Amino acid sequence: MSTSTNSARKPPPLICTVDLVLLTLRDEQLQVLLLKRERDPFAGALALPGGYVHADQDQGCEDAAHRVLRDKAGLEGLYLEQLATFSGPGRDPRGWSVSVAYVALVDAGRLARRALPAPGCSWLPVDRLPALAFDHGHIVEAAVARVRSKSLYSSLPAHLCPEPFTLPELHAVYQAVLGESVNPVSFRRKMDELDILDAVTGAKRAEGPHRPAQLYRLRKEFRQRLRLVGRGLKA
Amino acid sequence: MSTSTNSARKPPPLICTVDLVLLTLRDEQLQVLLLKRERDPFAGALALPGGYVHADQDQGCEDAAHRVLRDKAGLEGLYLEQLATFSGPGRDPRGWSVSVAYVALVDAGRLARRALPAPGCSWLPVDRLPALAFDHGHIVEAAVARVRSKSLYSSLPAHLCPEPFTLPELHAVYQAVLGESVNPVSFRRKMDELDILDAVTGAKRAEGPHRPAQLYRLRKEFRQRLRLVGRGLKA
DNA sequence: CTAATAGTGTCTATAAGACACTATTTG
DNA sequence: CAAATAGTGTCTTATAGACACTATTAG
Repeated sequence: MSTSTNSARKPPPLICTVDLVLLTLRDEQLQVLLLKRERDPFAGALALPGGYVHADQDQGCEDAAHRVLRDKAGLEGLYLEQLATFSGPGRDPRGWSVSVAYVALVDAGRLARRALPAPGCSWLPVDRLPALAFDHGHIVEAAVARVRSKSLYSSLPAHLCPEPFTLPELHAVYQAVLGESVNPVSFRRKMDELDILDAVTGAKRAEGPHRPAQLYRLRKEFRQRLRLVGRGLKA
Repeated sequence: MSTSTNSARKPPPLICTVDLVLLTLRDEQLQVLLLKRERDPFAGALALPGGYVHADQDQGCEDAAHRVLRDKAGLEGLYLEQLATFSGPGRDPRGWSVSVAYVALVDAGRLARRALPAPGCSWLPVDRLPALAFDHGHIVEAAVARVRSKSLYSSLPAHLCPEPFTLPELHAVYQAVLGESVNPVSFRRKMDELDILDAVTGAKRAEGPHRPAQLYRLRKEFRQRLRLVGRGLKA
């Protein structure tokens, strides 16, 4: 195992983790799951759920991310996508670290039905966060930017909407994620173009006295992935 | 340093590297820099330039990527962006590995002026690659998809065009990267909208007997980053 | 003058936004 | 019937593509 160039020398020990930005929509706001840290570094501060990659059991960082979701949030089968990798000597006081960050989405209905809310874990609106542990504030920022940007031209917000849902409900979800109103006609056209919905036979009754809205579910093919279109709702 | 939960146990040793997809445009084709591996694993096969992250000198994986570019390709100050992170037990036979992949762009003129082409390094068209070492074939695929997609709505291809350049030359670069013709009027409008070019006083003479084209350079602000617009040239 | 490419003016096509209209429910 | 929201038809507006036109050079 001799090395002939400096770039082939034994790697120094690195901290390698995954961190999860688990987002949901509550009170018409994007909210992120945060855990209160019990140990140093940053004991007492809020941090993203995360954990070491387990070389003995994970088939990749995405596996580790799913494991963290299961162990720390009790959730499985969520939409998950890699966000970016954050690294450097300063982000974790224990040493040079690499964190592969993922974004996961869960609808509020599923959260309500879930077994354990778990102690020390809390949902906070992404636009009014306190200082977080490590560089997790920046990671959340990047995640929210990604989610908002993709919401303009993809089926992403559907993963935040409890099923079955009506088009007006999904419309409201898009608006809440984007933080601005979306033209209802353009919205319906975009949903048509995306072609991600299955109509459920039977209409949902609205609260007041008026025409009920058709119920839909996400087509199976798009439960774990997005449908993208070339052009979005706005620029 | 005792651990109270399984997720806080000492991390197992991981191989953590950066890999670079360095792209250029030659013969109207996107080409990628590949190095012939001298050592196992995959001795003799072509691989992306890469290297271990050096915790003692790198301020982050991006630093390591710049270092690899400098040491293995003799290039500095290129446009560089993080692509994605690839990981798992199978991609490197030496063990569970994490590779943070970056895309870098260099114009062919700069390559021609560069000191060393270096032995064992070659440029190959991305659309006709042999089997590569590790999962580098997939990494190149992802990089090319990213570059083509971003070329529709950003200044990215300008980094592949030797300066100073004319608009027809830049137009040709966009077309070569996208692999399809681009409406010339739309192209000029998009360049106007991007607002990334400085006209150089003095016109370039074309080969044949005809009106010479205005020369441009990339504005300084956009040498190391992209300008994005809301909507692109096509869907 | 012609030939050739650079660059523009403007019409057409497409897709998003605006807005009015119809549809369906409860009371 | 009125009231309220669901859903559609269609006009307007914005922007990309098509195409013809002018501009500028060499010979």
